[in-house]
Amino acid sequence: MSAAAPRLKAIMDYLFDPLFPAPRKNDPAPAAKAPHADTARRGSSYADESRAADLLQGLNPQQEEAVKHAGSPLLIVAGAGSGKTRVLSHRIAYLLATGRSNPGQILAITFTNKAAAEMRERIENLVGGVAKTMWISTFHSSCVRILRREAKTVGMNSNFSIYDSADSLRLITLVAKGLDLDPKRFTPKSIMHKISALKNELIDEESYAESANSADPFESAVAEVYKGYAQRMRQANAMDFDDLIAQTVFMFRAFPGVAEYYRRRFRHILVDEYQDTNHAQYALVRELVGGGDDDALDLPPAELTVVGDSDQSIYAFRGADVRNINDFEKDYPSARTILLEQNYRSTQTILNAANAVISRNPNRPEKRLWTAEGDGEKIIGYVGENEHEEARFIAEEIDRLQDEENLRPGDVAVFYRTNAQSRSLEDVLVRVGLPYKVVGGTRFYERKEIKDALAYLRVLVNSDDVVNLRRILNEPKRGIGDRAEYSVAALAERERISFMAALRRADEAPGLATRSLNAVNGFVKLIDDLAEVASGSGASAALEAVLEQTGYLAQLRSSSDPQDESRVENLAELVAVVREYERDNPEGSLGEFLEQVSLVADADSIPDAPGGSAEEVAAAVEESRRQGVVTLMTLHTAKGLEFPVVFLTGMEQGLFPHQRSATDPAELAEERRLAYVGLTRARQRLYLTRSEVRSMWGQSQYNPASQFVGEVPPELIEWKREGMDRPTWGGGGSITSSRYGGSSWGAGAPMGTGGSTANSPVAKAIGRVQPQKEVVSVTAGDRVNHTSFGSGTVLAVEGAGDKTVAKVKFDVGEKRLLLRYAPLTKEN
DNA sequence: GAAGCGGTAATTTTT
DNA sequence: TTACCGCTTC
Repeated sequence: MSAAAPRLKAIMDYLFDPLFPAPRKNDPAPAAKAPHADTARRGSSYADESRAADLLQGLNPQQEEAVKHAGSPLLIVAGAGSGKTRVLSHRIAYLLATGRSNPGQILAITFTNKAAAEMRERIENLVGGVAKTMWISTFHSSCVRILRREAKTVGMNSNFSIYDSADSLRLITLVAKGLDLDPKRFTPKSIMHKISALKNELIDEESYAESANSADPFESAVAEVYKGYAQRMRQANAMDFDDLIAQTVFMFRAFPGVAEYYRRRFRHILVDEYQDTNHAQYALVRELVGGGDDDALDLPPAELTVVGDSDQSIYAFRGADVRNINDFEKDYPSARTILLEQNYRSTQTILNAANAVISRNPNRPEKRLWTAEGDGEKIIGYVGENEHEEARFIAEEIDRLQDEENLRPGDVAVFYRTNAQSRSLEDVLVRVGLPYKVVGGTRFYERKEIKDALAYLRVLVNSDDVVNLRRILNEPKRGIGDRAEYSVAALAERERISFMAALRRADEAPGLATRSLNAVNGFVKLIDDLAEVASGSGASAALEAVLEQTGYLAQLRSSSDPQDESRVENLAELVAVVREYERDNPEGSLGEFLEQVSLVADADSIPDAPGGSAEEVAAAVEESRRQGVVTLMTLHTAKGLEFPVVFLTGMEQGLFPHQRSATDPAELAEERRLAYVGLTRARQRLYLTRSEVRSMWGQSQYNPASQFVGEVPPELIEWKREGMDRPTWGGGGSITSSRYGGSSWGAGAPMGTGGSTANSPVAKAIGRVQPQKEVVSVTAGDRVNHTSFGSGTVLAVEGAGDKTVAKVKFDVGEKRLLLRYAPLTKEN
């Protein structure tokens, strides 16, 4: 179906091999590569002195040190584009070549499957087939592997289901409902986030119940739900993503013998993207490294190598804790730190801009990227009157680059802060006929029809899996509604049996209508039949049986909704994925297939469905290159990629940095790191664009320049068009952009007086921007009243004008309210 | 039991 | 403006 491995390899080689400073100036062809020492030799026995020496060839002094270092823990601070993957893979090969390790003793951990695949590929090129015996995998799959092996130890069955966050949310909603919690006061989402955060902090449901502040209604609600959720997860024989890590750590702590087994096994542990680790992952690494007092005396700690860049930490909102990397030397006092500052990707101009911006972050270890490749072109700045104008400029510029500079659309990436921004860009690209591809958005495996189909398969493998069982109970519709479902749930509760068992005894369910009973019996029969197919035939047969016998496909086929057409195609795709899996893993079971899918299957299984997972991104990016189409994506998904030409769009205060980071210095710092990530993606040419007026939420919105633009030294930017950016506007009242006009940013903000005649789009927008109805003006500390939340206290006010958002603490919890809309009144 | 309205809210997302 | 969720109505 897809040219799996070769294509992945091509992506990897191209995207991630900036280490050979291949001539770039006159050679924009992306695939150009220097002769590759890596492939020169392979398969020789591990200990080999001349082989070891070869591995140091072509490294810069810092890289060489990082490869050679032995003994104490090692922190490699790898700036953007400084060749960390090369260093890491050479280091591993070097460990083998010098005889300091054998392959089975190596554990290399990454965050994404893509990174793991890439690392494996690189190492295989260096050492050959023995790479297959190493553990090179993500945090999550390493833990799954350990947990499946030790499942009995944690009191689980080794066929446990893995719940993604949508599954978790369903279960949490169920539990919260069961506890009669008001979903308005405490949204299941917020409870889920809190529980996830607790797991990341390794706080289990029992310790939280003890430590939670019982006077705080939210905390006590979470404590209750957490307990119920954990219990239901055990009953369902399921683990969520956070559990995979946390439970492994808990198990190591509770069973020192188990921990010791893995410590003896893994003598070299290497962790990539260390700045993105959360506390649980940090603890997991510590447990694996060992060296604590409890350890067997004959077992010295494993050799630990971590690689990362605190300036590229952009996932704090998901629990990543930069302190893990910043405090590495404190945690491991004998640690050695090596800085990789030489960049093999971008021009010095781009690096200077990135250095200047990131240096504004407080408490940051000093680091300056440099390149031997020269200054290159100036950064180009552009300010559109509105977002269409901005997009039009981008499209024209791409055209021009194609004609005048021999750059293809496939060399170009357009980044934005929020997904919603892609729309106006797409509009224009479609209109001018420039082919493009949006990377990200809804992932293949998160689509409803795919989740439904997989839910059936999960239930066939693990019938205790209530969440998936209840998901498919009435999908497609078969006349088992809420009433019937609750009646069966009640029976399960009363008899203390599983939900599936209760379905089988539905005739005992209290108050179940005959019609519903028939429907339930039909469902049970259906599942039994399908289970038979699943156990007798292979995974693809099971899937096809599911799609046909449930009537799922038939329902979609008979629909007139064009969306359903693509759903059928997606399901066909899924069938193809399963078939391919069976072909590649003749021994593989349905359960194993499901596991691979849970931890997000590899890119090559989904050829033309660009999604959000790393592999899908890589596949989509490669697709874009081949087709020569422009790539559109958020700044977050851009991390780890590089492009000859990069447009950073929507460089507006309130959008980027985002509104919500306005009141919190830590969040602003994270936004700045995001800017740094964006800037350092560009190899040759970088554009910074923004729009003066942007439609948001159906209204036109005036946006001043992003402070990050002002933080780039002005001499690096050549403005093709500057905007008007003045603190106040004559006529329609004041616009509070002055808030941003302060000293925190330099002269970079383009100022000027535009011809704002009454009919210009800007003037029109301004008219709309000033709401007739007066916006309640509040400041932190004010008491306010909300029509549905009651009275509360203003904690903070963010933004300005009609974008003002107040953070208010109500009895029901904290809310963010857009003053323009919120039914708020001030209490006196 | 399923479709249709009205109120509410509105980043980023490796696994 | 759009998207989603819960309640109401058929």
